[in-house]
Amino acid sequence: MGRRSDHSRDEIREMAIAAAAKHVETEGFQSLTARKVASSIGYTVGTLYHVFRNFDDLVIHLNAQTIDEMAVLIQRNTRRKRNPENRIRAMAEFYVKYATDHPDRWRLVFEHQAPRGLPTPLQMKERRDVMFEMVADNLREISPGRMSQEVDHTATALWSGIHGICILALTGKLYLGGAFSMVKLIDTLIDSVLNEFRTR
Amino acid sequence: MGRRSDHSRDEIREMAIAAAAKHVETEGFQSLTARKVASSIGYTVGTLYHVFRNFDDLVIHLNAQTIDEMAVLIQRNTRRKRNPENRIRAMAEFYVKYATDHPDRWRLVFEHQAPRGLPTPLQMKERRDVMFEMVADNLREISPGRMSQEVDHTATALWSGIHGICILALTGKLYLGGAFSMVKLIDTLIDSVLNEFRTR
DNA sequence: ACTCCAAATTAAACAACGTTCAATTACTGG
DNA sequence: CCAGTAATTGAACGTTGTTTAATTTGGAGT
Repeated sequence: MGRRSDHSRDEIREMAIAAAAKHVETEGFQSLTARKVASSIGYTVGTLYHVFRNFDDLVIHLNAQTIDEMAVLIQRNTRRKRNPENRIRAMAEFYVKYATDHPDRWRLVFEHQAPRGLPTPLQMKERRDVMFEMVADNLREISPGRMSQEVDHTATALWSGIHGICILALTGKLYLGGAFSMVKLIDTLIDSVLNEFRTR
Repeated sequence: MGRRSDHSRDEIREMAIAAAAKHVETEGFQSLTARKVASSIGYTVGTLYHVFRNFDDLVIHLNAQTIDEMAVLIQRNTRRKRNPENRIRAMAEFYVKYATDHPDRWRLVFEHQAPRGLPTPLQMKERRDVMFEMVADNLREISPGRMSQEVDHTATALWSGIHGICILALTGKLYLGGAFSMVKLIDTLIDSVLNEFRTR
């Protein structure tokens, strides 16, 4: 197997994903380009296409890594909490923290459209669902007798709502003036949904 | 003023926006192109740039029209309701209806990024805030004594949450199987937030 | 009616994009 | 040491947004 440099295919993949991540964080995801990624790791576009099927393929791998990083941050900062309600609150807190600390990485996860024909890799859907499952687990701990369907339903509604606040705030489409803040808005949502969940 | 055809600048603008709307609805917003819009109204790209500053400028005008259409639909179907709570429920119902009936028009409103340097026209922010203000008005009617800030806060949290469910569902990033449905998820959110709002 | 000016419209060009592919380079097994 | 295979490149293709010089046109002024 004659390879020209010291980098294996997998190494090049990782280098490319890392370079793409750095570019997205510093320059924004709108200006991410195959040629820029390639040249920033010292290769040519052709090599990138020798290692990824598509440009979308590269983005998908970057997004998978983004979700993993976010999940690690959240899990690290929620494990220590003993109260399931506080765990949900901490989850939301660090979800917002990641989103505001890495706005373009986070937005790319949700605004990238996988090409129509090709199937979305199962990885992505599974990775995204991790968050919903974590919320559901904590809801189950709050009231163990509940039907699984109802728990999943509440978890989905709550987390989607939190996500909505995040995305509107991050894209500047939310009026955040005066006493408003993402954290307070999210607290209101959590208070409301958890109260409803407990008392019904 | 020597003009070559029978179309004034404003007519061309309207024709272009209408053509862009049609393309977005039938082919999706990802494939919208300046040249396609131009040729579908019988002109060349140059003419489009003689009438719009940017391609983004065209998109912004299309988005303004989209929001207006949606606002008309919602207002027409909520006016008759006497109960402010039912009015909010109807608002959400027809927000979802518009979003699912015109998914690409709707997504373009929220996924289009206005260019960094140029200022977002005030129109857009004002138009988007109409929805929040309608919710707030109805909340005020539910409990008239509340402080305006608290009302706006609750309206923002509720409507952002509804928006989050919409966008995750429409982009296929939400598990909607079994007994799940956008309508039920949104009902849960409305129930929760309105209960919290009333009893606090 | 003729001229001429200013506005409208076009065609062509530009750089950059994703993508493909033939040609070239470098390594490794025999 | 040679040959074959894999990695890498460079150039090309079509398309994108955007700009500009060149054309065409209709109406105002005489």
